[in-house]
Amino acid sequence: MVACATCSVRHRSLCGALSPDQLFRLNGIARHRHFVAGDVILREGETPDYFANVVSGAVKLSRTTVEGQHQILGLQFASDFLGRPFRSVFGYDAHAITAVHLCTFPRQPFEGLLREYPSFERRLFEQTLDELDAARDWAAVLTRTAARERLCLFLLSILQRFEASGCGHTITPTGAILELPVSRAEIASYLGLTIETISRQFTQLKVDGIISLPSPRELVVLDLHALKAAAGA
Amino acid sequence: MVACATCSVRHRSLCGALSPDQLFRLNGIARHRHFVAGDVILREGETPDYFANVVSGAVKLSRTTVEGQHQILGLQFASDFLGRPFRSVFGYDAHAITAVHLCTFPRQPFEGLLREYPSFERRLFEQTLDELDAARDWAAVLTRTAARERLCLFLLSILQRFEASGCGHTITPTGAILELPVSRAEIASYLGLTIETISRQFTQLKVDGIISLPSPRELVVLDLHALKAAAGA
DNA sequence: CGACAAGTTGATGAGCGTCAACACTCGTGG
DNA sequence: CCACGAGTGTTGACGCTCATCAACTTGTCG
Repeated sequence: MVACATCSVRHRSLCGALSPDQLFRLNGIARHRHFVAGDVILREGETPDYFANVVSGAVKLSRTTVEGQHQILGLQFASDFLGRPFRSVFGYDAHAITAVHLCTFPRQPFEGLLREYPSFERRLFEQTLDELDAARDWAAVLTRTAARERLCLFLLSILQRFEASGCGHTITPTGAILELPVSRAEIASYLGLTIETISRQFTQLKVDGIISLPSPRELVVLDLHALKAAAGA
Repeated sequence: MVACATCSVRHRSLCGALSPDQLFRLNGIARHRHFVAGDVILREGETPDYFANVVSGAVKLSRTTVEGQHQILGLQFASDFLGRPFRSVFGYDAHAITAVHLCTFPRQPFEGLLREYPSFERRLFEQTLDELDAARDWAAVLTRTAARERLCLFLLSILQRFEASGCGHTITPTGAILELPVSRAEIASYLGLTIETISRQFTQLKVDGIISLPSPRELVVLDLHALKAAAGA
C-alpha cells in the first residue's frame, strides 16, 4: 500500500479536497492496480466494482459503434477520476493506452464514504460539472475548427496535462519536449479526422518550424507561442 | 404560486425523485418566472441568484467567442435543469428562444435543501452525469456524421423532447407535425453547419419525401421510419 | 532477412463553406 | 391600397478542405 502522503496526484485529484480524516479513511480502502498498454480497464455496460484515480499513464474512453468503429470520446491522465458513482453501468470502454497506474476504491465502501462525507460528494459533483463544461466546449471546438487548429489544441491540451502533473515532458526556452501517449489513429479518432490528415498537419507544422518530430512519438515544440497562435486563440 | 401537484414537469424533472416532504419544502421556495422570446435569462460569468426547472418553452445555452460569434452549446426544454449548484459563475449565456416559463429556486435556500437532503443532491448529481454522457455522445456525433445525418438527429431529438413533454406536436400515422422552436441560424450554430447547408438538407429531405415544410417553422414528418434511417441508426 | 504494423506522401473527388442573387413574410407609412 | 425595407429563408456557382484510395517508407520483432 502506497501512502497518500507520497502520492504524486495527492493535491490535484479528488483527494486534494479531503480533510486529513477523510483522506485516512479513503486510504484505508484504496488498492493500487497496474495495467499495461492495451489492457481493458472497464468495458461498456459492465458494472465496475471499483472507482479510481489515474495516478500515471493514459486511459482512453471509447465506444464501439454498431459498424464496429472505435470512437474515442475522451482521454484521461494523471489525477483524473474514473467511474460513475451511483450508476450501475459504465458508459464506455476504458483502455490503457500506455502503462497505467490506478488508485482504486471498491464501490461499496467508496459510496459509503460519499454518503458519510457530503463535502466529499460535493467535490466529486463539482468535478463532474467541470467535466460537463469541458465536454460542451470540446463539442463546440470540434464543430468550429479546422484540422490544423484541432491538432494544435490537442497538443496544447496534452502539454497542459503534463505540466499539471509535472511529468512526461521537458520544458525548453521556447517550448517543450514530450512523448505522445497516443498513436496517430487514436489522435485521429479523438479529433474526428483521419490518420492521413493528422500526418499531413504534423508535417505542415514541421515545415512551419513550430514543431519537430524526431520519431513519431517524440514531439518537440519549438515555438510554443506559434503553436498557441495556430490553435486559434 | 402554482402547486407542484399540477405541474406538467412534475414527474420528469428533478422533482420526480423527491419525497412528498422534500417536494413540499422545494415548493415553499419556488417562484415562477416568465420570459418572452429573445430575453436574456442568464449571462456568462454572472452569478445567478437562482436555479430553475424549465416548465415550458425553449432555452438556448450559447457562448460568444472572441470574434463575436454566437456558438450554441445546448438547448434546454421542459423538465431540464438550469444552473450550476456550488459554482459561483454560470458558464454560458442563456437566452429564451420562445416564450419560456421557469420554476425558479433562490440560490441560498436551494443549496440549503441540497445539503439537508443528500438524496436530493444525489439525484441532481446523477442527472449531471447523464448530461455529461449526452455531451460526450454529442461531440462524437458532431465529428462523425454528415450534414444530413446531423440534421435528422437534431429533428429526432426535438421530436423526442416534445413527446416526453407531451406538447408542441401532433402524432400522425407515419410521423408527426411539430413547430420548430428555433431558427435556421440557431440550428446551424448548434449543429456546427451553415444556414445554407441546413436549408439545402431540408429541401433534400423534402425531395426524398421524408418531411414537408408548410412554412419554415412548421415541420411535418411524413415518414418517421425513413427519418430515423437517415439519421444513421 | 522477411513480415507486419505504423506512419508518410500523393492523386483525386465529394461535401460543405463562401459569396451572391433571389423569394417570401411582415410591419410601417404614404 | 400599394410601396418600401428589413429580416428570414432558399437557391445557385465556385473553391477549399478533408476523406478516400493507393503506393511507399520506416521501424520492430520473429
